[in-house]
Amino acid sequence: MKSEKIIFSQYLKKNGMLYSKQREQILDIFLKTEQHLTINDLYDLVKKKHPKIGLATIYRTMEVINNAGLARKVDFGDGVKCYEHKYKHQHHDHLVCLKCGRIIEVISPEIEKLQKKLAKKHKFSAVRHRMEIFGICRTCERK
Amino acid sequence: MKSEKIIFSQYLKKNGMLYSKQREQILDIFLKTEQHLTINDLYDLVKKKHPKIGLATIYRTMEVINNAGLARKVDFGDGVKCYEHKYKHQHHDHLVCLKCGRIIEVISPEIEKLQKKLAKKHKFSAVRHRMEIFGICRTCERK
DNA sequence: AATGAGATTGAAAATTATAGTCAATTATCC
DNA sequence: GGATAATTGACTATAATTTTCAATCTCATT
Repeated sequence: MKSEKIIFSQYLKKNGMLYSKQREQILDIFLKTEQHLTINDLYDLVKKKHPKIGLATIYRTMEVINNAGLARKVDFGDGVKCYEHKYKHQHHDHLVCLKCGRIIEVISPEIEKLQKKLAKKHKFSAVRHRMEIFGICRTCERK
Repeated sequence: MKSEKIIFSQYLKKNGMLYSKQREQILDIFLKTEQHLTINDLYDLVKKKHPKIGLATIYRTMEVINNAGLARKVDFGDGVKCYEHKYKHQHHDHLVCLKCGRIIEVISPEIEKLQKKLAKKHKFSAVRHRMEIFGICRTCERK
């Protein structure tokens, strides 16, 4: 399986884009942080190591990383947009705690199967889907 | 089953709010338009009949209608926020066409059941959920 | 390794969606 | 009908994101 950097550089080349220092630095930090990150989270992390990188570059680069298939933009309905890892990460859905904000990643092959069936029934050719369950997580429930 | 207007006026009274002319006019137009409406869609519709109503009032009133349980705010991931009807409307999920933007409302009791099971497995007490399948609708597929 | 065409960057300005302020107006209770 | 408090519309403010643009960088070609 190709490394993320190879994927990234191939994507850039294919689209006539350059492999800049900043793009590599941002990708590195995104890859090593296994969390749901907002643009500002990333900006803070990146600034620590590379203080000269501007916020606009983070926006632009995450868009590129997203298009290259290495990240996925998610929004849990409160308007807060995050990026999560995509490449080498199985598709998953989310349980979102309304109290503490914790996000639990879950997989249900049975649900996937039913989703495919549902799309078929409507002669709808599905590309991707998203599912979130909002509620109170185990930890918060006990309090 | 109570009418939407009764629900609305009871909600207002209970919360020490007034039943203003503008609130009623906006509710009327929202109720008679069975579509996913953005704030601006609504603003345009409302302005035709009541040109003096301001945009801020639409924002404020839709928030109230939402809190009263008559509307639900939805966002299909592209950052465009809409309101859809909620009261007297069964819970449903969405098929979203990436080409023409059409939204098909669907219901799958089997999926609902599995979602409940999934939450239970994680000792997560579910409050609500959302599911969307993105793809190409039947009409666009044929083109 | 130098060159040049075109892409990228950072900083600032522009844009967009939404929320807050406030004086004038309005709905409701008495 | 009059007092009181909520609401409105116009405007300003804020926040998130995008665009602009001159200076700088990347990379294929020499």
